[in-house]
Amino acid sequence: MKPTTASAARQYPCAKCPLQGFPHLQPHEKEEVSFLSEFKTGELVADAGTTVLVEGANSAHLFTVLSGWGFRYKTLEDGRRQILNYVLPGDLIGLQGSIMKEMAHSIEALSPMILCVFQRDKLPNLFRSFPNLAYDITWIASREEQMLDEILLSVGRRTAMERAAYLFAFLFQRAKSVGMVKTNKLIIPLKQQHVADTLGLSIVHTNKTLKKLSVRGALRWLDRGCEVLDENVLLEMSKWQGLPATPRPYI
Amino acid sequence: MKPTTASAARQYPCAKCPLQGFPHLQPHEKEEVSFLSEFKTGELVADAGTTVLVEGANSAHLFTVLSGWGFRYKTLEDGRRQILNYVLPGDLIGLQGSIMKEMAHSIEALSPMILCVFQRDKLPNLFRSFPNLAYDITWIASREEQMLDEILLSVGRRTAMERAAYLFAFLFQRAKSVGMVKTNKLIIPLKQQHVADTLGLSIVHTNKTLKKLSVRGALRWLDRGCEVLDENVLLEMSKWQGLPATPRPYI
DNA sequence: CGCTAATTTGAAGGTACTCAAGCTTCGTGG
DNA sequence: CCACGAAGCTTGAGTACCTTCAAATTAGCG
Repeated sequence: MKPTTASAARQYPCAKCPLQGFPHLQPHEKEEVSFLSEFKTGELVADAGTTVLVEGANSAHLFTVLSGWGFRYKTLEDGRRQILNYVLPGDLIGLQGSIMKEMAHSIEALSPMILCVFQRDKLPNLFRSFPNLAYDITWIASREEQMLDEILLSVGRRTAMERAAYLFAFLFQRAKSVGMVKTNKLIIPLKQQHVADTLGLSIVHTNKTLKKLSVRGALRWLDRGCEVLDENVLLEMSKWQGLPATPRPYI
Repeated sequence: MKPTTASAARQYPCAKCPLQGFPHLQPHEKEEVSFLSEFKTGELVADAGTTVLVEGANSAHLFTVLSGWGFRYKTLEDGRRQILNYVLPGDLIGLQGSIMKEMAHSIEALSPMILCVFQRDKLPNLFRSFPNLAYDITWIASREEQMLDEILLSVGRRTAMERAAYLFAFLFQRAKSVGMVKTNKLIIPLKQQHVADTLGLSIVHTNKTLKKLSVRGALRWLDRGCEVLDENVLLEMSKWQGLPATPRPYI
């Protein structure tokens, strides 16, 4: 299923970017906004379940997530899948494909997503003309690495319960930082198979672990999704100190 | 144990950088070399076992590895350790600390290391004056992410045997790309505890897994180190396709 | 030559996996 | 409106993998 491009109708001009104004996201200078307006070539709307970027592809695009949930993953030949990280509004995706020859992972939408599309061949121009934006991109790449480090620590060294608690605490905090948490609760559009493939567990064991979390009141499983109910229980169970509160750049 | 700075005696001027000339590393332009000469503030020699960078520290430095082996790791409060990746000649370390507020992982030397030291506060200047070098840094950050993706896939979804085989195939190929493999064999200065903390396994099970690998002739365990004997057996056992052969930038 | 650190081995137990079947929910079509 | 099928969630049983505990062996280092 190919995603539909909606480049003709540009719902969100950069000056009215829906990402503006979140206290956790750093605002842009005026000149930067006008450059980004040209860097941006359109918008992409992807339905839930759509593969936005495919491993091995030499994609001509670079995206910033404007709304919705997605995930990055890799698979082995025999089909075993590992979810590497999730993507939320404000995240830059496809940088690997733009900088190196090709993507080494795929990205799929968990919910309907709106993406801001950039033309990858203008990236060298960005580096030449806007060193601050180039610095921001490197910042974003470093942040991704930092998240991966913590996820790897989790999968390698935390118990199944700690891992699960960490995952939901992590997603809750990330969602909160971009205004997706309203009444201290959050619904994440996941199947249990996604959770299993994130934690490196079987689906059966994942189910039993999630049940324990819900008994403790940390979350509740819905049809096709998970409602996070108690961030503090999750933080405590995972022995995780939480995300830094510093604002981050976006493109 | 503090590492000793040897900034007075600069063994390796940039024009005679020991990393030059490897077919897997991209050469620099003349102007870049002269800029890097100023960006470089000295050299650091670290003994095996030295902690080069500490989690939580706000290090003023950024390093490129000139020689030796090291590893990046994170720990949980109760001491459980996860090795995230290894660092080899040509690798840039400390970028996270330079770009963001502080380091979220530590780095320790596995063998004696020589590091090229850069002053972090000159980094914005690099972005302003040498966009190509800035692009290279982003390239390097993307490569680190790509390696982490594969390692996470391994820890999350490969069996103990596949994981171990992947690890040694991976380290063998990386070492080969910077001329550390002479006669198709390589000695990696590891303890089994390092292997265990990389694979997310206990030391006992790691030992039994390594024994199976050595029975198959893939490697041999030495005192305080591992000799990799057969890359092809490892590649086959791990179901891994190997690293791309494209040359990469370094700073 | 003895001490310490690292590796090796065996045994017992727990965690997580596979297999298998039942249940719930939702969408579709008769 | 209800029957039906498909997809996802849940549960139980048996097994395999991996862990912990404990002790023996080996390998440097002074």
